[in-house]
Amino acid sequence: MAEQQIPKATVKRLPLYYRFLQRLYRSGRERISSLEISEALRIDSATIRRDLSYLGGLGKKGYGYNVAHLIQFLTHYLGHDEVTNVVLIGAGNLGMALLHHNFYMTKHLNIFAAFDKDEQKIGRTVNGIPIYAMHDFAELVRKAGIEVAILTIPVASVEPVVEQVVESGIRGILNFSPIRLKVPPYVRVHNIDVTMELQTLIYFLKQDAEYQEE
Amino acid sequence: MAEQQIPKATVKRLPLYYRFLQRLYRSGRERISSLEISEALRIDSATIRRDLSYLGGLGKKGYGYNVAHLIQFLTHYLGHDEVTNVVLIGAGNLGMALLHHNFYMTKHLNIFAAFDKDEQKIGRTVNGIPIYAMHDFAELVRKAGIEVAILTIPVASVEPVVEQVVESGIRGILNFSPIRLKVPPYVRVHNIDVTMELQTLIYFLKQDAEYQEE
DNA sequence: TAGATTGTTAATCGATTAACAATC
DNA sequence: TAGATTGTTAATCGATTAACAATC
Repeated sequence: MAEQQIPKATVKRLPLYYRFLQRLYRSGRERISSLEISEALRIDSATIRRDLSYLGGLGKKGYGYNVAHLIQFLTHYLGHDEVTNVVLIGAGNLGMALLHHNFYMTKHLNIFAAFDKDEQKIGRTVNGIPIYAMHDFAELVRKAGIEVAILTIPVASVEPVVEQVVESGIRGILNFSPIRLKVPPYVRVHNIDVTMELQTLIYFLKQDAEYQEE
Repeated sequence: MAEQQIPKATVKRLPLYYRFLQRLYRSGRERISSLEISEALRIDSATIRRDLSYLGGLGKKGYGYNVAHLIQFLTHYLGHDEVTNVVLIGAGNLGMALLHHNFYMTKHLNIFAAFDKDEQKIGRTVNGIPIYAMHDFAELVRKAGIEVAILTIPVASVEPVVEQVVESGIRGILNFSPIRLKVPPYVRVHNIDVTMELQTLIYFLKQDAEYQEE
């Protein structure tokens, strides 16, 4: 790990580029310029060139980027050439929605197992994914080498569950609960908070409206 | 609108402060310092003081912030003192999850109606929320004065639906589809892309691991 | 008064964008 | 060769943080 450390902002955009390029590739496109990507994705072309240049000399002056070549590079770079198994905790409404979906657009992501405390659900499968009791969590995670858990449980149950998750050796949590998880520093948490996103959107709309008026 | 324009980064944190303060208030707390908020929320205390100072002189030197007073201010500032009605389009798994939830923790947000194309679902209600056909969309939106739509439909149906949504006069869209919506500049779109969030989380984990090794 | 804590100035950091020499 | 387009330098912007005078 010598050169390493690509800016966070860039990392967040890479999957966007990846997705766009795949669409492009399917449409039979051979080459693309940063300006064209820029127009499609509404990201400044200089930003795109800079982002891609962090990864190495992927473009050719006067030509642009070769679509197939760029996809190949990103696939490997983002680790999309191997399947990452994750687990889901909490098979309620939202959990079920994710189980049914199971990232079907994205072959390299897979929900390996789900967990719930409802006796009715334990032992069944949803979309081919088995539902277990939390009792079996640590063992399954260890055996299957799982590193990431998706958390879709009610706020009330979060604390004890997170403790169990952390103890099991999980290193990343995608958290849908609207509370800050108590985890040691080596565990990464990504929060998806629909309520907050909606509030923020509404706030900006109000601001727009006020700006109009004045 | 004179002073206006609070930084985006600040706006995103305000709901976080709000939520924390409410919890504090319920626990009977009367005052709080930026340092204490900082520790609870893991945000630099200077950032918190700066954020709050944008809103006006809400604190007292040597004392900190009065919890009740701060909540009162934020409630009004964020518009939490009146209900914002939104609509949801696409009553599939994810849509159903949101309908069942309906922001029950947040009294000022309400899903007013849902829309779907499935004849089986049209006419029924979920968690008290009626499901209509898209045919009725524009009229309902206009009559109820709705400004925000939550989009939880499959990628394939996005394009025509978005057209309809835009025509209806909706000004904000909370979009769960993993594609860029084609909307005029006066319509705000917030994207929530679970797949991308998960990919980014996994990428950072890999980076952490490599950093460990070296 | 002595101690605590804000609000803000100045420094720093990270990200975006303009502009253009290099070069395919 | 002429035209196109990268990769990068320099400028700019927005956000964070350190530090401290003001003051409750």
